[in-house]
Amino acid sequence: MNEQDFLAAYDPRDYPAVAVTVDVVALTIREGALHLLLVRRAEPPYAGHWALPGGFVRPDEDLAAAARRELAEETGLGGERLRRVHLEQLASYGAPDRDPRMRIVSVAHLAFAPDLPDATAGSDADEAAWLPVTALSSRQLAFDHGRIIDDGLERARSKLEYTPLATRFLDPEFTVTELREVYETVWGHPLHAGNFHRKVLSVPGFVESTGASTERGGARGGPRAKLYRAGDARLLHPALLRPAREETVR
Amino acid sequence: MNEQDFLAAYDPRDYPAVAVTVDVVALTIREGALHLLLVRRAEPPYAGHWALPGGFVRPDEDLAAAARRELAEETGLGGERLRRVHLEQLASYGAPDRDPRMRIVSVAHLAFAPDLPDATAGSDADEAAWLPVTALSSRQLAFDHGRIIDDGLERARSKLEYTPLATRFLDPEFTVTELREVYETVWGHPLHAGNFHRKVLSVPGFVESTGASTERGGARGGPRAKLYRAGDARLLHPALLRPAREETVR
DNA sequence: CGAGTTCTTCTCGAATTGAGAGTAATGCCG
DNA sequence: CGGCATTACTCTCAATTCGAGAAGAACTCG
Repeated sequence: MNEQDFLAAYDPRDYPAVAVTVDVVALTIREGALHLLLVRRAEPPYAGHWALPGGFVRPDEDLAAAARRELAEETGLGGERLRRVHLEQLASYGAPDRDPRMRIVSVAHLAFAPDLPDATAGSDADEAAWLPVTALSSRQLAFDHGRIIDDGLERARSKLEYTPLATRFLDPEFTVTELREVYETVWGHPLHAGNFHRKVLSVPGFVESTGASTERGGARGGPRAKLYRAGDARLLHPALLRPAREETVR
Repeated sequence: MNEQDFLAAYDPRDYPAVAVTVDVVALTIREGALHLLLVRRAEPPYAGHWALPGGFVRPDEDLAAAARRELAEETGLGGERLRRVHLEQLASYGAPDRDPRMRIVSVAHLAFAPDLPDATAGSDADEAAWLPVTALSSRQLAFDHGRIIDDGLERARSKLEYTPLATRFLDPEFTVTELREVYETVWGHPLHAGNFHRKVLSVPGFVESTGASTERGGARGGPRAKLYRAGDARLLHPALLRPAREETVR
């Protein structure tokens, strides 16, 4: 049976209820570590467990709008600050038993944000916090959110390779070193500073110079760094490839 | 308001009805051109327009299972042949007005298949056919399916770069030339045969030799080609990058 | 058999990458 | 204020990869 016949033959409200929610894997970098926005569940199931911020899609709301609204509610963000957060669809999760109460299909989204003020729980009584991703075991997470987070992290690592989205973790003006630290944090290993510098400046449209420099050198010395802002490229050509993990030798 | 509170406070059936469907962008290569599986709609809205095969997700069915079922219904495929078709989730589409009858969120999937027998319409009365992707204008397509197809094509082009999925367009044993023709068809431009050959054989786990060769040379001459099968790599390291489109010069 | 086609390998210069080192600007500490 | 550690940025050089062309061998067709 296909969609159109089905709709002709059935009143939709007779059909087994499916709910559609959005969940957001929101990433930021704090103190050199990748952090993730989570809310603590107050009610069963999974009371006391951490969960992704999310909720129902409203009747006249686009999926992306629902995700951005959920993000705004949990971060207390609005206006220009919220608009600068990168938000993209990640994937949908719809295993029949993923929520014990009813059939829920969740459209997960992925967000990249610069360092933000501490999270405040939404209008409800939940606790919300940015937690380091390394501090999470799947045991402590509600539903299939551990899996969603893993998928989000892998997507984030991959997106840094071929898009300029690393800049979304930073303020509008940033140094090449700050940009490199984003890559090192998300990819989880150090990069060669000189080669990274050469590469970033050689990829067309990745960054553009502001002409300005930082006011001070680093905390422990060193020259002032030049400031850049994000360029207008949507894709990096050629890409910044992460070093091959240990070859699956065959 | 978030998910858990909402569920505690509301009977799901009171909530505005949302239906979840799957749609499938199924691609194959016929006569050197990329083809797409479509069904012709018999009923309004969009009667007479072409649409992606798809339908409702059943109550106890996973999203991927629903997509594979829809693909099976429209292609008449089953068993081993069906299992060899690559199927992955593409994205979800849920604009409030994408279907004029009610709120429908569709989880689109992307399929790569070797050349298959002609499509047969499903149990319903629709016409189903493999059509060349170049023959489609958005005007002739139902709903937002033109957009979904565009996203699927771009995903397909991109997936050929860093995964070995091009082999899924071919039979289990294939020649390097056949593999190159897949790339040329999906990417839409010719590749240097010698360099492609060198590259494919140098990427670990992409293809492995069967030891055998084709029975005959090409139709117009040439030596017999060696036969390969897909290797066990899930990702290509290093990737096969498509030539940069005209540089967005700045 | 001859001509044309195609698979496969080779060559060579250009471009990119990885690794290390060098230079100059800066903050910190005595 | 001077010396030193630190850091931004540049440079060098060898290794690798890539693009383009060509050569050689194996084959089909007429």
